Amino acid sequence: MKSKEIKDAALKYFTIHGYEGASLSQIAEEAGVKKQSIYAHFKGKDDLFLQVLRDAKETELSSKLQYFNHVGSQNPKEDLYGYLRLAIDLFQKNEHLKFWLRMSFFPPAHLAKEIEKEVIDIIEKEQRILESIFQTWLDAKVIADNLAKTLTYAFLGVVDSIMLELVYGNDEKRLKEKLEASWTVFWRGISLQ
Amino acid sequence: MKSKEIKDAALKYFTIHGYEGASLSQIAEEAGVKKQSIYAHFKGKDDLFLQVLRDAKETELSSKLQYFNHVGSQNPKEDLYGYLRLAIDLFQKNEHLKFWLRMSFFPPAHLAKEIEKEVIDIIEKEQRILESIFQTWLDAKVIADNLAKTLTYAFLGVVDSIMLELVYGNDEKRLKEKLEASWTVFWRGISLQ
DNA sequence: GTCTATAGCGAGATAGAC
DNA sequence: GTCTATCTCGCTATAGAC
Repeated sequence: MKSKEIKDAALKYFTIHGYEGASLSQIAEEAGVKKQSIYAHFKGKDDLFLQVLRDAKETELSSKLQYFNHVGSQNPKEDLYGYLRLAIDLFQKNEHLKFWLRMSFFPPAHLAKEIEKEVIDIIEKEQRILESIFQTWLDAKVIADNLAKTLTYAFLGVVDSIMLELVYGNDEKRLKEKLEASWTVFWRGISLQ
Repeated sequence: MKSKEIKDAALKYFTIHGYEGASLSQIAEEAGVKKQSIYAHFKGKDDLFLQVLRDAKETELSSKLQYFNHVGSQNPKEDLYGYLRLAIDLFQKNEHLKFWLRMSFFPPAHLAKEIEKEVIDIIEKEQRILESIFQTWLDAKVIADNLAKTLTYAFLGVVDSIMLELVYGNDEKRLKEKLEASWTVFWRGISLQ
């Protein structure tokens, strides 16, 4: 059963070279099979790609859901900061998140519609979790009295900026400094005075 | 002289499909020439790509430099917010910025080193401008007394998050809301209390 | 399910007439 | 500088033996 090896290799090369730039022969070689054997497991390149995409989505989503189920939302500051660290961890530990980001931003044109559906689904789920968390804190007057949506968007902006720095990915020191800077200003910006 | 038409078409297809996904025959058709004619103007696909890259860099850099030469740095709040609006404008008016972002994040592997040099150059220039502006304001005690670098990184984080929302690019309303949220929290976070 | 063999296509690139 | 014609290569995908 070489199915997992093929998907792992596909994830790697789709991430590095994009859909069009990755070839089935590269993927097969990395997986230790002949390229024609791929067709015993997948209908074709599109099918392989979409299965890898769904795995990546599943991995990302479950990691994030697990995080918020685990933390008790008792310490807002620590929990939110921990979420940023989690995102950095996920990115650096396995390739799923980098693959996911690449395909979210620049999907292969002929699969754009299908990919967009998955992307919107995950974005909405993340947003809803954060909104409910911010709402809880608003009710408890822990942070500045404002709309949960504004806080969510501002925080998602911090998440995005960290993601982007990870994608650039050539400077650990700069990543750390940008994280600290964004986080410091964000927390100051939402705190009660 | 079809050179400009070829570069315009190349910019378009490199942006939509990436380096590997864009074909010279598509580009030639869009430019109104046969694909073999491209070789009268460019040594090959790499050469065409790198010339388009340098044009895009030039366009982006000069727009941003011009902005900060134009505004007098008398009104920090308005000037910084204007910079965010400028980035949105640049992105929506022409394709250079989207092309630039795609190639910054996910360069074709065999040209990654050359592209990275250009990317770092532009990032450092933008950063230096912002740092000097924040320093001027720090000296004038207009904003919270802190290091110019922290403020610059936090602001660049806001810029990045807006860029990323533009790249996703399917929701004008969401873009506006994220801009307002990030900007509101950022400004509150750096203001004197 | 994995292999060998091969089809069919489109890619980037070159040669040479005009 | 633009064209027609052509080369070579690597790609996705299929057929059929084991």
